[in-house]
Order: sequence, then C-alpha cells, then structure tokens
Amino acid sequence: MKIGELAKKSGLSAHTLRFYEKQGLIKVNNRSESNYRIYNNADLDTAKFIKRCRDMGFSLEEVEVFLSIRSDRPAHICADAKNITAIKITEVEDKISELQQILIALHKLSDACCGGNESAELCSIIDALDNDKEQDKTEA
Amino acid sequence: MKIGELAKKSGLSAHTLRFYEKQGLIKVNNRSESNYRIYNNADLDTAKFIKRCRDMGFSLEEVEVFLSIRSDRPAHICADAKNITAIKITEVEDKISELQQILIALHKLSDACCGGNESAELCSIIDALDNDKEQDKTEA
DNA sequence: ATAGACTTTAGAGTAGACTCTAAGGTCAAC
DNA sequence: GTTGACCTTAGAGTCTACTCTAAAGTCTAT
Ligand SMILES: [Zn+2]
Ligand SMILES: [Zn+2]
Ligand SMILES: [Zn+2]
Ligand SMILES: [Zn+2]
Repeated sequence: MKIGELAKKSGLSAHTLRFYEKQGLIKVNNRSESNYRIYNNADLDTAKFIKRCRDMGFSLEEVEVFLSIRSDRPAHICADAKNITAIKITEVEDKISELQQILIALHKLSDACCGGNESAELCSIIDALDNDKEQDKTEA
Repeated sequence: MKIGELAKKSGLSAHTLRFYEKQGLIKVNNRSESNYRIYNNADLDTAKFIKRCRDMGFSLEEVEVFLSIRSDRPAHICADAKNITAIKITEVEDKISELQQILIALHKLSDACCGGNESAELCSIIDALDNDKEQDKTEA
C-alpha cells in the first residue's frame, strides 16, 4: 500500500508518517518504480503501535525504546518496558496533581466573583490575583 | 530597584522580565542615567500579578486581558474576568480527564507486566501496545 | 490527453514561553 | 585601577511534535 492508504488505516497523516521516518522510527523497505513508498501489513502494525504509544502519552523518544524492545524481544527484559511505563505513570500522576491544585485555585477565584455586568471595580478575581492577603470574601 | 532585584523579589528571572516587556505585558517608565531599567513597588506588584496568573495556568494572552482589566477596572465588568476563568476551568478539567484516562490505561499496561529480569519475549506491555485484541491476562 | 488525486523532496514554519548569546557598558569595592 | 557582579541590546536558539510549502513527477479515469 502507498502512504495515503497507510495513513488512513493507521490514523496518522502521511506527513506524520514521513516525519516519523525521518526521525528513524519507521523504516521503509520498498519503493515502487516511481519511487513511491510501499508498505506492507507489518508496517501498518508498526504505525499502529506508534500511534497507540503516542495516545498513551509516550514521547517519541520513549516510543523509540518500545520499538527497539519490540523489534528484538529476547534482547530485552520486562523491566525495560515496565520502567518506562512506571516513570510515565509518575509523570502523569504529578501532572494531574498539579492541575488539581490549579483547579482548586481557579474555583476559589471564580466562586467569589459575581460574573455580572457590573463594573469590575470590586472584582474579587483581580483582587485575588493582585495580592497575597487572604480575602475569602465574596462580592456583595 | 534594578532588574536583578525585581527578579529576586518577583520570582521571575531578569530574562523573563525583559521578555514580558517585549511582549507588552510590562512597561518600564524609568531608566537610570546609565540606561538601566528602574522599577518601583507598583512594578513589583505587576510582576507578581503576572506570576500569579502564570502559576494558575493562564497563558500570556490571558494575562494580558487580566492586566488590562486591572489597569482600568471601571472600564470592565466582572463577566470579563469570570469568563476567562470559567474557560480555563473547563480546559483544566478536560486536561485532567484526559490524563486520568491515560493513567488508567498505563496502570492496566503496567499491572500485567512482571517487570523482572526475564526476557521480554512474553512481555504484556509490548503485546498490549502491539494490537487491539483484548488480552487482560497477566504474565505468568 | 487532460483533469484531478496522489506522491516525491528539502526545507521552512508553527505553537508557547522562555532562555541564552555576544559584545559591550556600568558600578561598587578593595 | 582592576576585579567581578550587574546591566544593555538585537537577535538567535530551545523544546516537542508536528504541519505545511513549493515545485515537480505519477497514476487513474474519462
Ligand atoms: Zn462582581
Ligand atoms: Zn468579579
Ligand atoms: Zn515479564
Ligand atoms: Zn513485561
């Protein structure tokens, strides 16, 4: 199949597939007489593999490691794969915590403000962003 | 005070302060004879204001809006501030949901893998990334 | 044979928010 | 009077992962 078909079947764009190739994630073994990239089902599996990794939040660098494990499993150990996953879990958990802290702060900010058409002269959002003093009052 | 002191007191680097100035977020009114930027306490408050906005996840573009509300409150209404905040809340909530989905998938991936020093020939992480089939089995 | 869809390449552009560089000027202290 | 910390500028570089462009060649169907 040509790149357009691979794109459709893998869910990656042709641009992205060429980009991954340039990055060394995908190798293309076959070219047509007219120099078109020709892919087989194994290439489709690889493309899908990469997409699944990306969808789970792995960086291209991490995907590369997974690909190398996949391409020669006996040369790797389970710990190789699990460590990357564990690190990613920590990263995602940390990011979630950070966002939850932010969310709490945003709600606090939002809840105190009337959000109406009145002048912002007394707006508690601006007040809260403007200084460190506790001011847990809500606009009248 | 000069930029180094403002940096220390605001928690932003001198580079960042100059960058914000170039972006139009900060105006510097005073220069010393030797052309050094001279800041006052109002400038410090503005720098802190920006930092607080950034810490709450607002983009520089959003910070600009907050700054303009702050600089002329009567010309704005509470809704101006609250809308930005509400949108940000939605964004953060969406991002958290997305990360939680990813986290669940990562745990599923991780839990099935022994993570040991054995060959990755049967590694369930690679298996799971490699195809769509359900395979909720754990490595022996 | 001609339109329209597809493919090729190298390389530039995008996003957001910094971060750093080079080459020079200024200032306080010893 | 010199060291060393600080300041100035324009502009380039960083990061990640694409995304797009231009100009050319190829394929399929009518
Ligand atoms: Zn109000
Ligand atoms: Zn308000
Ligand atoms: Zn195992
Ligand atoms: Zn395993």
